Amino acid sequence: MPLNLYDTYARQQRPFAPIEPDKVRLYACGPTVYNFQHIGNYRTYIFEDILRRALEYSGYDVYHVVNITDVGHLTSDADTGEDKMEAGSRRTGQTAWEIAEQYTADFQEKLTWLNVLEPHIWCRATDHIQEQIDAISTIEEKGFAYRTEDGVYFDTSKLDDYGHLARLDIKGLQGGMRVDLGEKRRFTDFALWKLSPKNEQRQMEWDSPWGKGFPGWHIECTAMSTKYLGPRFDIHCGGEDHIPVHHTNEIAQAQVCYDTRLAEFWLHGAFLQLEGEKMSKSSGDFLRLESLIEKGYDALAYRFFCLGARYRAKLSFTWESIDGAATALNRLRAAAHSWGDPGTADEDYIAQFKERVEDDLNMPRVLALCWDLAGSNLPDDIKKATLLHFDQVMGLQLATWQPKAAAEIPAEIQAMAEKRQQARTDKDWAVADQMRDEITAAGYEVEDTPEGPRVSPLKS
RNA sequence: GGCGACGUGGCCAAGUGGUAAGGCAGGGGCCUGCAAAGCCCUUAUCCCCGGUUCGAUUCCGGGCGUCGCCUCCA
Repeated sequence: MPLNLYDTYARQQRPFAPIEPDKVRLYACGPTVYNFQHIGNYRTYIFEDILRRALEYSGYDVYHVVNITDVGHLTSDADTGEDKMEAGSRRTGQTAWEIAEQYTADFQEKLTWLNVLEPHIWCRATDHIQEQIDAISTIEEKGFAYRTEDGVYFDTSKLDDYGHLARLDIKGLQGGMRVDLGEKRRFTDFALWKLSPKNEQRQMEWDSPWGKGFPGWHIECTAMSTKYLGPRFDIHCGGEDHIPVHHTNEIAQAQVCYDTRLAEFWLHGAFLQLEGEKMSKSSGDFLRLESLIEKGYDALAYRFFCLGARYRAKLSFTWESIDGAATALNRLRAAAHSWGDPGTADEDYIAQFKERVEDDLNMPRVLALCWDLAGSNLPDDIKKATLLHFDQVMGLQLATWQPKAAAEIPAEIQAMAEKRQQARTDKDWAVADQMRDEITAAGYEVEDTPEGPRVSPLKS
């Protein structure tokens, strides 16, 4: 059975088949690096990682490209907004280039924490200015662009099916328009190249046939994705917020430049809701991965949490739910660890696993299968091998997880634990219980296992 | 105002035209010196009202509610 994926363009789930046999060319929209990413952003990268792993699991040779948007973009196409990179620069005293570098590095580091596989190509918008200028030139030569006082714009009225991806109702959108058109002819028109303000020296600006300035946001993805993957590739994905504007515009540009709709499949990850509401980066108040780590959750617990919902459904983050995910993951880890070395994976479970993955990456049902497997009466070595087989797609690093080593426990705590054990041997329960209270007070817990007492740091 | 999505037990969340996976939390039990861990058992009139149907949580209509997009945004 093939892998079935929900294609936003077709608005339906359909069997995936690559353009070129055995090869999948995948492009995922990366972050704008003017600030830290929040956990909602990472939900999307986790979804894309599951997608990539599922493709590789299905036997495809995946070529994965992710962009880094390091050009400052205005907060509004009407040229009334503030440039994010320049604003960040003013806020921190760093140059726009330093800011981009810092947040890019932070983003990439966090992905490793989440066990997200690194793309084969990272591409920065600022490293591909010429490609973008070339694409804009093509669009202009073909008559789909016009110039205004402040830049070059894409003329969306020239494309009959503009907005098909998002099923845009142009007239309806116009009614609720919240921004000034400026010199744009149509409200859906968007900037291809923005000219630098007349009497202002921008930190990031380049020469172009239209004057000194910088590229519009949408052109970078069209220019870079086609550079690395060709004018028509297999899958393009990103957050669901990209459907109405960013991806719609990428497609418009590709239609003009290459007469393609860029990708065969368009996949979109749904938002993480924070206590019922969307997490907003621009409002400045958002939950970072560090915040979770500081509270004692590990990054993979967040990954596990994300696996609990389908990628196309919004997911509500509550402390109670992340707590549940952390507990569940630890139990799964402990169980897997207790199973010892892997033997041969169970074919029956593998078949069920494949079916669930192929059902548009149904990870909640994969997790359910994990618990079913754990509770089954299969031999431990088979359970272990089967779970590790699942983990090729889940990416929870279950093969390498180890319980906290005793070596990490301070000597004084160890001594207290030994004193307690002596009391237990002497059946002096009062002293034993007192020692445990003291150990607990010191931030550790002691558990009596079949192999003897085990001391570990108290959770959170 | 326009467009769209969603509303499943305390929390998160699958799923289906034939009376609802899983995890977490809660309750009961086994085990334990006591605990913890583990194991077993256990908790839902699927937002409301109509309609279609032999039968709807699942399809249709209406209502209420929540959320998203229409501005940068994963």
